Amino acid sequence: MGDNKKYSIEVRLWIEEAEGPFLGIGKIWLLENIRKTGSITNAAKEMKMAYRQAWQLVEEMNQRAESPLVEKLLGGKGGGGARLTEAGETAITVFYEIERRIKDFAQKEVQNLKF
Amino acid sequence: MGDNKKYSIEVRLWIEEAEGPFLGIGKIWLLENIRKTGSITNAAKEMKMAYRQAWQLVEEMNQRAESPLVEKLLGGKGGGGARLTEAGETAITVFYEIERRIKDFAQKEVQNLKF
DNA sequence: CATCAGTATTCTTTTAAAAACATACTGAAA
DNA sequence: TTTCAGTATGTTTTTAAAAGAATACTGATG
Repeated sequence: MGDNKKYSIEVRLWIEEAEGPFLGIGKIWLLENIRKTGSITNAAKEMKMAYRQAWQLVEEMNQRAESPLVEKLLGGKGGGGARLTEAGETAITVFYEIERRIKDFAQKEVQNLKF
Repeated sequence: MGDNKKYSIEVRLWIEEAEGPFLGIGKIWLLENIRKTGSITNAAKEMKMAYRQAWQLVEEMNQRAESPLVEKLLGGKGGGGARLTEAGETAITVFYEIERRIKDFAQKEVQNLKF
């Protein structure tokens, strides 16, 4: 291993909480799509994922976060929808910030080790 | 998110190659167990994994690495066995080295961001 | 007070991954 | 030339996860 073939390092990170994995890139994408589309239904469509699963992820995030990341609006004109709370916005920002730093570092390290 | 609850960052990394994920912690453990036990069969038992799967992982590693990571010995006294090549040893060393650096960095970053 | 689109929830079906099972093959050594 | 433990490989079964289907609930608005 080491000379001809091209290898790179991939890094995956997530925020862990007492009960296990709490927030990774998948949920972050979901949050972003909820922000973009205004509803869980449309976010799920966007991501080609079942509404059911998207809803469950939101449910889990909201229950395990200190305060909900997504605010859900029930009934009314247009049936309702969902939007990010301040905590939800913060989660996205913080996650990407950490991810960027760690991935940047990882790239540098790999060059050093000429892998 | 952010004050009372305890969150930590978890990092998973692997070496990527043209055809996709090539070497992660799972295969590294397998290599270590092959070294320790002298055979794929016993390494698999150690890890409570099926021989078949362990064998397939070895096969894949050997084919995708520039040179094989595991040398397999067929037949003979004791039926044969398997042992690491120099490349296999190097793979373990390099992997853990990179992992250590990145995880150390990740921990520091998280403290900075007081997450 | 009927409509409507999205949320909420249960139940069933599909699918893919892992495990389990079965059976040859190998070759040094007794 | 039989034994033996490990490698090699195909087939079947289990299992868990994802997807899909079906149905009730919500409440602003006309």
